Amino acid sequence: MLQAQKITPRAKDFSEWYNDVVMQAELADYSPVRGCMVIRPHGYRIWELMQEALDGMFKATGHRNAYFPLFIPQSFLAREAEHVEGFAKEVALVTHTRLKATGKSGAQAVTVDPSSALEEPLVVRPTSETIIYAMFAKWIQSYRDLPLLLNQWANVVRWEMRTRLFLRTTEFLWQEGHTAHATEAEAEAEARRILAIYRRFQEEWMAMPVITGVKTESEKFAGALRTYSLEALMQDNRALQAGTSHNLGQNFARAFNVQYQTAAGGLEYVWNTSWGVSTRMIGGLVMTHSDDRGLVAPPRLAPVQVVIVPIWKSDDERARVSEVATQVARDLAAAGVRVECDLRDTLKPGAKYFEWEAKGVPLRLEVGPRDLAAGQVTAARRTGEKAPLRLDAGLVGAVTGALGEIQDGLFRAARDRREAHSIRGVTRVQFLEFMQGTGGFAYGGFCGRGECEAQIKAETGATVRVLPDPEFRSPEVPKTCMWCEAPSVTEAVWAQAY
RNA sequence: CGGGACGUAGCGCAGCCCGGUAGCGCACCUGAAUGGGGUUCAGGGGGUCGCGGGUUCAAAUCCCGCCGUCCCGACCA
Repeated sequence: MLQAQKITPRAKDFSEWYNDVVMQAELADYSPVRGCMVIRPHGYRIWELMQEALDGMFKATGHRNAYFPLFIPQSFLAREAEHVEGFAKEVALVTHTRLKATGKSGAQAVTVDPSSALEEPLVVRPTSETIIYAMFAKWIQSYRDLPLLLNQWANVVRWEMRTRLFLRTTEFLWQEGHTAHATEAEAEAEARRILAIYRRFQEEWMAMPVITGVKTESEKFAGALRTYSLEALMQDNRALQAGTSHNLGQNFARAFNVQYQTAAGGLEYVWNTSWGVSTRMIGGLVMTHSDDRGLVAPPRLAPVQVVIVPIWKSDDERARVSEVATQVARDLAAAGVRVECDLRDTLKPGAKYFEWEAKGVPLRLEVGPRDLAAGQVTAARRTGEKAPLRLDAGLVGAVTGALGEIQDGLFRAARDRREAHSIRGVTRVQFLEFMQGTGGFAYGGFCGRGECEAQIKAETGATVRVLPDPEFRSPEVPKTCMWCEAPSVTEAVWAQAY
């Protein structure tokens, strides 16, 4: 367990540590509205970089962006039975359109105008399947209109009981892809294609290793045929669902009458997929890499990749050092490096180090009189190492090389940590011991029965994260359920989750 | 909605038991010195002590009511 020391003195456990990192890095803050989050510029920049990378991958696979309304008629949500059951308990409703003055003061100064009640309440979207497939029904007539591959960057609202910055807030930002296909096989391939894109993004950009697989009945998306998920292990050994991709089958097509005419002339329902990742990934990024000094941002998603901190005493030194620092910053920026030159004279260098470390900057270049005399800058990595870099030879290359190494190192460290906290082929006794102890990913045989899942959850708090894809499966899949010892139908990965 | 705790400066808290001028740390402002890992010193600003009522000469403190927040559970990207 991590212990924040200097971040703030009050941090005691992982949750507080996490909160401190988010606040000290200036990623986000609580808003006056309960359960809602303000994303500050530094945090929002990470989201922009995430958007840029993902959006490029979606477009490269033929997807296009569109935008659908925030408000969904209540009746739309009700059309798909499982879907409404899944979301009914956590929606915000718009029921009126006007307030009126009461003549009183303070909070009672206005009240709802009862004459403005809507005939049908509007749901603030918790997800957009219903409104999007209502439109798909208008747009899709023929097999020639398929596949329809859309994505939306949007905010959604889910009225959760308990919230936490980035991980679970009442309103959050995400992307939701929605596609329609002529065949089940195409829809399945699409759901899988997106899962692979998500995995690539999370591993190569976020340096966050994930295991992929399919969700059990009890954990799948409300209204889906099948849900695929990516699961990452945080530093407190709890799992984070980092994204999902659903094969919706024809459930929504039937509910919204999305039909197309085949080449042969018949009328068929389309096959849908939907998939999404959210600002929750920023929380995952924090909980995967950061330490007691604050955020550790993987270089590919770091808002500031390199910070230059000049060091001086006299005005003369200040002039010389600033000139070199500024020139280095210019060279790096020209090479596409996101660089910041901290010329402030209100802070001592040490204070600047702490500030930029808390904000996660992967590489700091210190430029002082001693460095100039030696024709070098001192490069300090956020991950700890310090080394001089020559000013006259290949500085830019050395910096970009270091950023690459940091990116790779973060991924390897996270993967090693995950593997160190995974056990395979567990027995019931080992499982109980594991979950009561440090926790992590427990791989074991699973009979597939919901009763076992429910019992395990009640006794240990652990849930099936995924039935893992072949590349994550143990070499020998256990023959019996680790809990009830009935024949195993598959291997499952259990963990306590966020 | 069930169980527990807490509301005092922007943030974190002490003071409450035992009523008597509202405090500490951080942050903020001014000035000087300092400057290779959170600088130091001096000065300064900032509060209807969650809200309402009661007891009292006197309430942050005691009593009653309300409101709010957080934590644990159920729900969850």
